[in-house]
Amino acid sequence: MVEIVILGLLMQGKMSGYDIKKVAEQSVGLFIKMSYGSLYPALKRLAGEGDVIEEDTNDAKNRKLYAVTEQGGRRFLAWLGEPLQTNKREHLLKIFFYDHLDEPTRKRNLTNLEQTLQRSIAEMEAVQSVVEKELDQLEDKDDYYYRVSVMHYGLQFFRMEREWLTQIIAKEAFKNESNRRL
Amino acid sequence: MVEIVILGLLMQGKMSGYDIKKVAEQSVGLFIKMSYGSLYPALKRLAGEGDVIEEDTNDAKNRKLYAVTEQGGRRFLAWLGEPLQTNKREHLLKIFFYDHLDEPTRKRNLTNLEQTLQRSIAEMEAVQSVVEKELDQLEDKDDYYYRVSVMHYGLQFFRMEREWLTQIIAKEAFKNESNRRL
DNA sequence: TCGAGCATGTAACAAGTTACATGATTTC
DNA sequence: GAAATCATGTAACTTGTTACATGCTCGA
Repeated sequence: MVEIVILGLLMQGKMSGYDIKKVAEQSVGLFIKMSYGSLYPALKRLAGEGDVIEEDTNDAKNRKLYAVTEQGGRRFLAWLGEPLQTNKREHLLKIFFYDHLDEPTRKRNLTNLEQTLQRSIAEMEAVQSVVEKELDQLEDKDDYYYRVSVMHYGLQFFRMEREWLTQIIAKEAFKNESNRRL
Repeated sequence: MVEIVILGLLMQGKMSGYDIKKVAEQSVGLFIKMSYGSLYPALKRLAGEGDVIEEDTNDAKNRKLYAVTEQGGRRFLAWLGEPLQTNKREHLLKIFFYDHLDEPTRKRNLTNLEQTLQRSIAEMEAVQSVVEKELDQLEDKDDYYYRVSVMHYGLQFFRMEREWLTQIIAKEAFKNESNRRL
C-alpha cells in the first residue's frame, strides 16, 4: 500500500521522502496515513527493486530525491488497471490516480464497480426490509435502536458511493464529448 | 480492536469463538473483518486477563463458551463511553454498541461528533472553493479530474455522515419523549 | 459414506506504528 | 539564540492475515 502511494505520487515528478509525506497528507491524507517509519523503508525497498531511483542532491539540507523508473511506472500502471474493489478503500486510492489510466480501462472498471455496488445495495435493501419487519414484532425494539442505525448507515454509505460513481462516469462521458467537438 | 468486538458481542450472551465470528460477520462485518488467527488468540488473552471466562461444554462438538466477567464489562463500558472519533471507523463500532451505553453520555458524545464533523465540513468546503477557483484558471484542468473527484468524495462522505448523525440524534430525542408520555 | 460445515488452534509472515536518534536550517 | 521545521533513518513493538493442522458431526 505505502509503496503504491509513493509510486503514484512520484508519477507527478521527483520528490524527497519528506515531501512525499507532506503531499500525501494534503491529498490522499483523508483515507490514508503514512508514517516515516513505513515511508523510508518502503523507499529503500523500491530503490532496491529498481522501481525508483535515489538521487543524492548535495544541497544544504542533504536531501535525497526519488523518481519512478519505467519499471516502477509499469508496476504502478498494472496495479492501477486492476478491477476496483471497495475493500479497505483501495478503490478510492486507485480512482485518485485515475488521471494516469487510459480512458477505456477507466470506464470499464468504474462501471463494473457501479454495478457491483448496485447489487450490494439491492441485497442490503432486501435484508433490511426483512429485519425491519421482524423488528416491528418485538416489544423491546428500542433496545436495538443503534444496531439498526448502523445497518442504515451501511446502506446510506453504499448509496452515496454509487451516486458519486454515477456522477463521475457521467461527467467523464460529457467531457469526452466536448473534447471531440473541438 | 478484536478484543473490543469480542467483548461487545459477548455482552449479549455467552457464545463460542466460532459463533462470535459468524455473528460479527452478520453485524459489524461491513466495516470490520476478523479471522480465526486473531480471534482465538484474543479470546485466550481476554481469559488470561480475566475479562471473559472460558467454560468447557463437554458436548458433542467440544465447544467452549465465553462470557464477559464484570471486569470485562467495565472495560467494555469504559471504552464505549470514550469520545467518538472518526478514525478508522471506530466510531461506527462504538455506535453499533451504543444500546449498552447510558443516554446522557450517548447524547453528549453524539452531538460532540456532530459538531466536530460540522467544522470539518466547513473547512473542507472552504478548501474546495479555493481549489476550484485555482483550477478554473488552468487550461489542462481535465488532467486533474479524478484527483478533484476524490476530493468531492471526501466532502460527500462527511456530509452523509453528518446527516446520518443528525437523524439518529433526532430520533433518539423523539423516542425518549414518547416513552416519557407512557 | 462423503462432503459441507462445525469447532479450535498455531506458526510464519506482512504491514505498519511509535518512539527514539541525529543533525542541519530557517524564522522570529 | 531559541524554537520550529526540514530531513533521514532505525529498532522494538503491535496487530492482524494466511495457510496449515486436526478432528468431529450432520444431512443427502
